[in-house]
Amino acid sequence: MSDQATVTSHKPTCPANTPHGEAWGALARTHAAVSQRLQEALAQGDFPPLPWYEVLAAVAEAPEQRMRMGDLAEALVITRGGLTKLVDRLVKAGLLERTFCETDRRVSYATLLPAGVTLLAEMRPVIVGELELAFSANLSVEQANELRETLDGVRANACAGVA
Amino acid sequence: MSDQATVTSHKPTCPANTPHGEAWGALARTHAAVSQRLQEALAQGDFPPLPWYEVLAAVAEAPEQRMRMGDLAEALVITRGGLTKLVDRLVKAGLLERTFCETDRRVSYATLLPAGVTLLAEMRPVIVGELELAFSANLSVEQANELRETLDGVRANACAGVA
DNA sequence: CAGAAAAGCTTGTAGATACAACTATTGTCA
DNA sequence: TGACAATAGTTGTATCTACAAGCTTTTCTG
Repeated sequence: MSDQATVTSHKPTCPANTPHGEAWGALARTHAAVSQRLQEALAQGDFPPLPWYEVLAAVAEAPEQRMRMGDLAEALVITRGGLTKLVDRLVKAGLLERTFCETDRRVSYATLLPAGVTLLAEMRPVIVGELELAFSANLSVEQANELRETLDGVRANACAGVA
Repeated sequence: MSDQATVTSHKPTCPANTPHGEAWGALARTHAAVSQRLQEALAQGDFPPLPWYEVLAAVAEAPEQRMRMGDLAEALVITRGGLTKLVDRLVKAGLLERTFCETDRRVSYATLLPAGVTLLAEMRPVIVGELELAFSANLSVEQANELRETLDGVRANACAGVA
């Protein structure tokens, strides 16, 4: 029958009884909910999982459509080891290619292939459409920008604390 | 040596070149960054991983300090199957106990044990402290509340689209 | 009041992620 | 220059999560 995980989540949990704690709770749950929604939409169209899209989107925007592995891991906020294997899969799928640096033979690039460009073009409307559905009902363009700035500030701070 | 993943992330990726897309990107990266920060703080104090805290915190707030498995899964935005195994681990650690419902023998509760209360009390300051560091520099209490409301709106919307 | 459908939870299995250890290249400085 | 440290990636292993199927109990319906 497999009902299982028909994405929902209403009841608020409480990671900490403070305003900032509540904000974090909302952030975590919203991320999970939207993320699931995107993954479902992709699965429905027989598209690869969300992380693949994130890789392709990141690389596509980089100069010459390639990125150093380390920078890519940093951009996606995942570990280097994890990225190696993730890129392995995209390479195996013919979407990416590993290229190397002439001046520093330690670094390797993840480089976008034509098939990757094509797939990205197909996936983007799905993602954008879902995001519009989730966000635009509640947020004007200006509010979205405010939200982005607020979140970026928090993130910068979180990173600073570690570095 | 193990450098690996010294939490950072600056370069913005772009899941979609639209304001809502940018907002989502910021949301995803901020979640990842803060999440990592919390996990590091917990690991540093020899505490269990973040999901354990989330379970304990959720159950601790429920009436009689117990929750139905299904509700708990929904609150944490994870699958029922995943929760079963997560709770298994907490039970094995003596923090939680499975209790059963007299009136409906299908349901089982995750019930907090004294050891769970104690551990939660020890973990909470760590979490709250980290969150204050990450959020309070950028957000007043009012702004935090606004952020929470904004995010809750988006989440409700995302869930609505699925249900 | 049967029999079918739904609800609630668990289990088996596969895939993906993190963590730590390892190799190879580059940079530093005495 | 030569040894030591730092940087960039990869690999091996263990853990965790999702997905799908399964079992039991409850509810619905003719």
